[in-house]
Amino acid sequence: MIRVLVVDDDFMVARIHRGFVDRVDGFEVVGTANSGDQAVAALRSLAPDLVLLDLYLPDVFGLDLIARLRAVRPSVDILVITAAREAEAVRGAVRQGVVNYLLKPFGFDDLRVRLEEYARRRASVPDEVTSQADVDRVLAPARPTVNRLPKGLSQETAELVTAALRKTPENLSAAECAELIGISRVSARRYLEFLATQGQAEVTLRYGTTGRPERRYTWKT
Amino acid sequence: MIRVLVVDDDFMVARIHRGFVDRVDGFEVVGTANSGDQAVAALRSLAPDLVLLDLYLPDVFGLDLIARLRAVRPSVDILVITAAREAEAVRGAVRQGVVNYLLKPFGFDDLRVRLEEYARRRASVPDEVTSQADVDRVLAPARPTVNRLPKGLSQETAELVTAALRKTPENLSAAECAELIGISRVSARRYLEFLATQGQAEVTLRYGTTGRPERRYTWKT
DNA sequence: GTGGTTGAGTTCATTGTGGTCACAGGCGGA
DNA sequence: TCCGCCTGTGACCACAATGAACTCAACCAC
Repeated sequence: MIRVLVVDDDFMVARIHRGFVDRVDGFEVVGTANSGDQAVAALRSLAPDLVLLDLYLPDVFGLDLIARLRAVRPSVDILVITAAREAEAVRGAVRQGVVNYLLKPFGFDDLRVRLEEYARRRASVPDEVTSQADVDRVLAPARPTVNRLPKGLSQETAELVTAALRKTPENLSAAECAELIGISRVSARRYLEFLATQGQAEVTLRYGTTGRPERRYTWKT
Repeated sequence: MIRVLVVDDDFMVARIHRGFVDRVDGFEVVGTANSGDQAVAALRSLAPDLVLLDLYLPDVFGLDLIARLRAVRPSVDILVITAAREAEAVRGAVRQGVVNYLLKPFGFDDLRVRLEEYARRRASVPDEVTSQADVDRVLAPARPTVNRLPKGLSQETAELVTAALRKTPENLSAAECAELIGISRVSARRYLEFLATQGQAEVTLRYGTTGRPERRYTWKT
C-alpha cells in the first residue's frame, strides 16, 4: 500500500481527491491537510509516501512548501494538483522533482492513470543500476502510457500481447508469442519491444544455440 | 549561453569535464569547485544556470548538497555525474529533480547528447501552459538513449559483460567471463577488448602458466 | 640453442534470428 | 466513389554469436 497525504485548501476538494485516491488499487489516503503548516505536521505524524499537493495554500505557496516537506521527510514524493498554469510554476515543480503535475479540473481517470504510472515506476527501480540504460529508464518513462500508443500500434493488439506475456510464467520469444496469439512475428516483435522500452517487459538474450542470439521477453512485476 | 559550474573533488576530472562542456555549442563553463563549500560559494558569486555535480565530495554527499544549492539559487538546474550506482542515489537524485544522471566513466558524446537535450528542453517551455498535454511535454521529454556500440556488438550482451566484470573483485580472463555469463569465449573476448579500448577495463597479462600468456581484465574506477 | 608442447589469441564461414521495407487490406472522411 | 491514413504482413537482407581451424607467444625437455 502506498500511503498518501492529500493537501488542498478547499475542504470539499480535498474530500473529493481522497475519494479518488482510495478508489485506486494499491493506494490509501492516510490523512488530509488544508494548509502548509498542517501539511508539515501531518507529514511528520503520518509518514506518507506520496503527497498530493495543491499549490494555492492560505499560508504558503506550494512550491516553497516542497523544500520544507523534504527537510522533514527526504524520501517523500510529491504529485502537484493545481490550477496554476504559469510556466514558472510548472518549471519550478519539475525542477524540484515532482512525480507529476496535474491540472485542475480533472477526472478520476486522469488521476488514476498517473497514480498507476507512479506505482509502476516506484516498483521498477532495480537495487543497483549497472548501466546508463538502467538510469535512463528511471529518469525517462514518465509518459502516461495507457491511452497513448506510438503510431502504428493498436490498443487491441497491445492488450493481446500483454495478456499472452502475462500468462506465460517463463520467457517468450517474438516468434513464440506471434504463434500463440495468431499474428505475424513482425507485429509481435514490435509490441514486445515497445513493452520493453516502457519497462513493462524485460529482455534477456538466449545464447548457446548457433546463429544470432534470441531475444526473450518476460513480463515484469 | 548556458552558464555551467563544474563540481568534482578530483581536480583533473573537473578539468576534463570543463573541456567537454566548453566544446558543446551554447554552453560555457564559468567556474569549477572541488568541494561542497566551494560549490555554494561559487554558486553565489557566479550565478550559473546549471551545475555538473559529482556525488562524492570531501565534505558532503552530493545529494545533501542539492538542497543547499537550491536554497541559495532556486532556479539552478543540476546534472549529476558520478560513479554511484546504488539505487538510493539514483532515486534520491531523481526525487530532487536533477536534469540528468550520467554514470562515470563516459565519453564526450554521452555528455554532449544530454547537454543538448537539456538545452532543447530548457528552450521549449511555453510561457504559459494551457492544457495537460503541454504539461506532459515538459514532464516527459524524448529520451536521449544514444549509446553507440561498434558493429557486431549488442547492447544487452555489453551490459552482461560489464556487470560480470564489475562483480568480480579480481581479474577475469575471457574464458572465465564466457563461462560465467554463458556465452562463447570468442564473444566474451570481443566485448572485453572493446571495454578495454574504451578505458572502462584494464588489461594485464598473466605469465607463468604454460602456453601463451593470458589477458586478464579488470573493471576500472 | 632447438624443437616440441601447450593453451590462449585470432580469423572466418556458418547460421538462425533480428530488423527493415514496401505493400495489402480496412476504415473513415471528403 | 475516391483518397488518405493506419495497422499488420511477407519477404528480404543484415547481423550477432558460434565453433572449428589457425597463429602465436611462452614454457620445457633435451
